[in-house]
Amino acid sequence: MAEQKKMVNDITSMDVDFSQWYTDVVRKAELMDYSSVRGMMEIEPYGYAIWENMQKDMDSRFKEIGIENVYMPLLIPESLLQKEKDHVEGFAPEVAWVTYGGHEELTERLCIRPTSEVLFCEYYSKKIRSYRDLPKLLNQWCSVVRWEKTTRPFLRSSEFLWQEGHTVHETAEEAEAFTLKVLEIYRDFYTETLAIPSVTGRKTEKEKFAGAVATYAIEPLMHNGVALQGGTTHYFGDGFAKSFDITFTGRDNKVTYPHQTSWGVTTRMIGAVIMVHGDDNGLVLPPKIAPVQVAIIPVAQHKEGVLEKAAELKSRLSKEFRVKLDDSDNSPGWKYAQYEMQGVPLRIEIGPKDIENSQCVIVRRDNREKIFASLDNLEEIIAKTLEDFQAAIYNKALENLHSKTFAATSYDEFLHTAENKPGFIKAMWCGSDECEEKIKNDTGGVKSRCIPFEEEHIADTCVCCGKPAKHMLYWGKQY
RNA sequence: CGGGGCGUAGCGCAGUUUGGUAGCGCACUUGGUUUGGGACCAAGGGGCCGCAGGUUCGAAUCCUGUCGCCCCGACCA
Repeated sequence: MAEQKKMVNDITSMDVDFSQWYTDVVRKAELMDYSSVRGMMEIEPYGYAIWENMQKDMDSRFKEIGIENVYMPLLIPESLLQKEKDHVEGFAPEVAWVTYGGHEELTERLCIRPTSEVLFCEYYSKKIRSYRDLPKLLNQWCSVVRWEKTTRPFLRSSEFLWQEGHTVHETAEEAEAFTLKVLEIYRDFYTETLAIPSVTGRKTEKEKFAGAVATYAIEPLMHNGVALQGGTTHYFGDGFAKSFDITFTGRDNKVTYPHQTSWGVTTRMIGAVIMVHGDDNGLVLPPKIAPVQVAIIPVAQHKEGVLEKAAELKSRLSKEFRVKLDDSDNSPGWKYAQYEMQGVPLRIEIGPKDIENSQCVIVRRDNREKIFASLDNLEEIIAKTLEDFQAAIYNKALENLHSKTFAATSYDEFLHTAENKPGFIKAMWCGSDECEEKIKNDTGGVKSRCIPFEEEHIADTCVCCGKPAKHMLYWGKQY
């Protein structure tokens, strides 16, 4: 794909400063603003509309497999949080506490949920009696608070929106299978809806969730070669059930501990979309989640009949697509720039000349290709173009993933790649925490991403210590 | 928590070295001309110069203290 001329000067070029580029895009696309609380952001209408589209798609996928939505409280009593030891230790450093109610100091402080495992567990301990009550498949859409030290819009904020699913199953096998089933939903959502390819697999012991037996993750790679943990699913075994006294009478009439899972994706996905698809002119949105799929821009709109025709087009196309007509006083050039920054997939220009010829001009956001389209079968052309668009940005992202994935068989090669080539490194690993720790320290932050489901055998020994290898790992720097 | 930087109009900044009563660009308001890649002209509105104290005839500017934010490192969806 040919390099595009940069049309917008308010956005720092990616190659100059990727971080600044990200911040510029987030702000110029009007996705969020900073609030007066450090690390907490105001999600603006356009940003929230993207989230709503993600939610809608994902929620229907959950419901298809029998998951129901609920809502649990915002606050967790300290005593409840402390019931599972690993879990509380994992989250303690980043929870916020409520200590006063009105003017009264509380007898027990309440934490603002950083995640709701314990609340679901408390609920489940009351509701589950028999194997007939299982499985329980619940999810909630809410926000959680984690007191982060460094924050970035959508990637790491002190409060973020997410969905958290919590399920309870009769057997370990069923629970573990469910964990993978949800991971597959995430993978498919990233691929089909967000047009983002990824690597999926299991996290190492060191990287897994606090309190989990196993954690699985989806790991997309950003344009600059930095990974982002895009979603996780956790298998808990019966550890939480034991801590929270969740039991049921089994088919054999014995009291049994059930097996649990939890899983979540967050508004971080918006950050992923920005950093995978965006370019120097701003955001590029996958058509399936774009709040506006087609922006209609009248040209010479003061002239007789132009606005009327544009409005007619809008009401006609709105039957099939998400359409916005911009009839404001801004110049057409200003509007082009505006909708490019906001990542609107297609814009339609319609002016006196077009009307005369019964046509309009469609311009693609991803490659700026111009299509002169007859008004007769416009719906067809737009539908086809949006489909092509979705596929094109996926392929571009896939190409980026492939071109930034490297293999290393010796430690020197590993260090050299980590230093010089941003991206994933595939390498063998002995299974020890020590080697993970050493690699992280030697490289300034390269961590294990996941053990992929289909491991390649690229060497016999651990890339770090030289002992016999147990697994192939994906490694990389992460946000 | 360590290192660096910054607080002046809604936003981005200049002015601080050498003290003299507040300025630029964008945005905003009104009117007019424009309109196929961020239009132009004219007229306007908007500031306890982060906060507190001090020095001085006089402080955005000098001194002391304080609060906040951003960036880079260790921890995290």
